Formats: sequence, C-alpha cells, structure tokens
Amino acid sequence: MSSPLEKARLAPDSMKARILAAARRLFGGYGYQGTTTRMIAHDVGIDISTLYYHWGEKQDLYEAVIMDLNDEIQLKLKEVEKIVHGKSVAIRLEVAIDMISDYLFDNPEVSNLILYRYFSKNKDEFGIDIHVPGYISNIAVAMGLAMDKKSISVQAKARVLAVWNSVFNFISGETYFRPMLDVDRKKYIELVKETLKFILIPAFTRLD
Amino acid sequence: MSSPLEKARLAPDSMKARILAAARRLFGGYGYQGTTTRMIAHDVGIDISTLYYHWGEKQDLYEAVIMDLNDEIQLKLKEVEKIVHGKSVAIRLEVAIDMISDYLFDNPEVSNLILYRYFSKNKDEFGIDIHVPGYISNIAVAMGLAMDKKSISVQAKARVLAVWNSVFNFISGETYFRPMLDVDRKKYIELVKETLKFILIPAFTRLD
DNA sequence: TTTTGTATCCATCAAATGATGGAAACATGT
DNA sequence: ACATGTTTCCATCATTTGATGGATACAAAA
Repeated sequence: MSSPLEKARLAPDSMKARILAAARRLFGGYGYQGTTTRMIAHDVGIDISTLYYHWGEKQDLYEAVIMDLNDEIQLKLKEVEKIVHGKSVAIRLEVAIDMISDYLFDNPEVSNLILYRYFSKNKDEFGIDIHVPGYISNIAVAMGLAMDKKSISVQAKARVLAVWNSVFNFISGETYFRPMLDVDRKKYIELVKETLKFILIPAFTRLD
Repeated sequence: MSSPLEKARLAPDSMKARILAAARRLFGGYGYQGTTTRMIAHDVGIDISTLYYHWGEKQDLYEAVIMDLNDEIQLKLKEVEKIVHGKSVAIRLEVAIDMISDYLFDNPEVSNLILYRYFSKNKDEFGIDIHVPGYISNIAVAMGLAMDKKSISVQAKARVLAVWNSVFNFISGETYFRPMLDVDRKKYIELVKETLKFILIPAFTRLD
C-alpha cells in the first residue's frame, strides 16, 4: 500500500518501473502462485533483494500490478468511449470490439490478469480491487443500456459483463484455440473480432 | 500415465477415488500451483504418503483429474444433445444453456479447471488434453452450424467456442460478480441464464 | 576529499513443498 | 496360526521459495 497521493507516475525506465513491467508480464503468464520473485528478478536481470528493496513483499508488488492495470483499463475505456460517442449501437459495438481486441492482443497479460482475479481464491486471500464495478457502469451508460451511472438495472449490468467477458477467453486461450482452428495469429485476430461481432451485435440491435 | 485400457471405473468410495475427488475440488479452487499435495491429503483426512502411494506424482494426479473431467463433459454434452435433438435452434440453445448452467453451477470446479487450462503456461509445462476439439465439433453439428464432423469451417468452430466460453466466466467469477450485482445465488443463476439467452439466441436465429 | 544517502548484490534463514524409505497396521488366503 | 500382499502412517530429505542482514558499490552534497 503506497501513500495516498503517490500517483507520481514512475519514470518508465526506473528500476521500480522495470520491475513492475516484468512482474506484470510474469504474473499474467503464470499467475500469482506460479510466479516467483526470483523469476521476476531474473527477468529484469537483478538480484531478488533489489526487488524487495523497491517493492517489499510479493503481495505488494502484485497489488501494484493490479492497480496499474486498473488505471490503464480505465483509460483505454475512456478512449474508446470518446471515439464511439454519439454513434449508433451497432457502430459503437463494432468499433469497441475492434479497439479492445487490438489492445488485448497487444497486451495479452491484461486478459490473463483479469481472468485470474475472477476466481483467485488465493490460499492467503487478499482483497483489493472493486474497480470493475466502476467501468462496468461506464460501459452500460455508453452502450445506451442505462440513463445514468446511478440507476443501472441488474439486467443491464449482467449484459455488460457478458460483453466484457466474451473477449477474454479468446485472448487468454489463444495458444489453446489457435492450433485447433489451424490459423495464424493475424487470421486468428480477425476471426475473433468477426465472431464477437456476430454474437454481440444482433443481441443489442434487434430492439432498435 | 495409466495403462491403456484402464477405463476400469474406480469404485466411488475407494481411497483412490476419494483422493481424485478432493484433488478435483482443490485444483479447481486454487489452481495447479496453488494446490499442495498436503492440502489434498488433509482434505481427505489421510497422510500425504498415502496419496503418493495411490497416485504417484502430483502431475499424474492432476492429469487424472483432467481426463476424468473430459469424460464427464463429453457425457454431459451427449446428454444435452439427446434431449435437444430435432428441436429448433432457439429451443436447442435455450435448453442447452439451462442444462449446462445448472451443471456448472453445481460443479463450479469444472469451470475453473477448464479456464485454468486455457492459459496454463505452467513453468513445468505438460501437455495433455486435445479433447476440446472433439466436443467443439460435436456442438457445431448439434447446433446445425455444420453438416458433419469432418467439414466444419473455422467460422463455425469459432462461433461454437464463443458460445462454449460465454458461460464459464459467469460461473468462475461468481464470487467476484455477485457482490457487485447484489443478488443472492438463486437470483444470480437465473440472471446468468437469462443474460446468456439474451446474448446468444439472436445471433443464431436471425438467419432463420 | 570526505561524508552521507541511495542502490545493488552476496550469503543466508526459516518455512513450505514435492517426494521417498521403512515400519506398522490391516486384510486375505492357506 | 501363519504367511503373504496391500494399505496406511511417521520420520525424514532435498529443493524451492519468500524474505532479510550486512557488506559493497555508487552518487551526490559538503
């Protein structure tokens, strides 16, 4: 837990930031338990005590990764919202699917980290987060499923969750699915976008 | 790796089976790395060496869990297929969603185990499985997306994957989503079914 | 140059974990 | 009752892993 107003963005080349980046990649790839502080240190090319010097406990580092991620997602969604604002639902969905897919395929650890948290019943459980509700509501409003952030029905929230979730498995499961579809990466990305549009757009446009 | 034809179903009360059941529950709850042989043994109420006596390495036990699971899913899908056979796409989807949701909510570790495998880039990687393609093709045929198991387009397969995947996150993420929706378990299950139908049915019926 | 504060590494610890050998308990056939 | 095979537990190992203390290098201030 860093100090309240320490939003002082770390210089992207500082040791602390490099460790954070490696941690993010590895936690995303192997999960919390599957990643050791030694793996992270080795990846950065430093001794583990240097890591501890900068971040303290493994858990603190993990929490920092999640916080950082939440901010980034928040930002990404704002970016999407700005672009699709005012367009029809069909266009909004189409563009949003393209943008979010590109973002996640470029940063596959994001998808993994989110999914890990869904069921992370860690032995030594620790709860942070509760940011999701925030962006879920944002999406609900942006999709025209609700008037304002305060009054969103459970149905609307659940639908947004369904949309939100539909992307992740395709990203996180790429190494699993791609061989069985027998397509290269580029084709796979196209296929995922196309499939998501096929599934999602009709549901939200039939009422128009 | 057990002997080729050892499909001799273990007696459900045998020590070996009890260990398998506990392993399944715990691996599902905490993931492969997050589960220790001691946790499993303790859960069954035996010494860890008894566990090793029956199953050998942790990895072998895990593989046995996955095999067992694959068989069970295979069976469950056959059951669904039998019931919805001949019905319209809308009805097929509706019934399938209900049945699969009930099954997964009753056995939440199933959903977790499947998702874990999607991205389990385990440090000590070991590859088994490759059963998914099997049931994916079955579903594709059953949904009328393809004529026979041999000739299924990538588009069709991808669509089936989307359907198949859409359920899991809701199950595995229950403890994560339920508080933010503020509903009890019963209501949550209803909501999930309803949402899945809302999303999936239009996509596959608009062409009819 | 000396001093002072920061950053990095080496050596090491204690606890947890996967795994095993061997003794005891239990069962089963003779 | 005895012998033989199976199942269970206790004690113990070697490794891995999270974590720390202390020495050393480095940099900036005096």
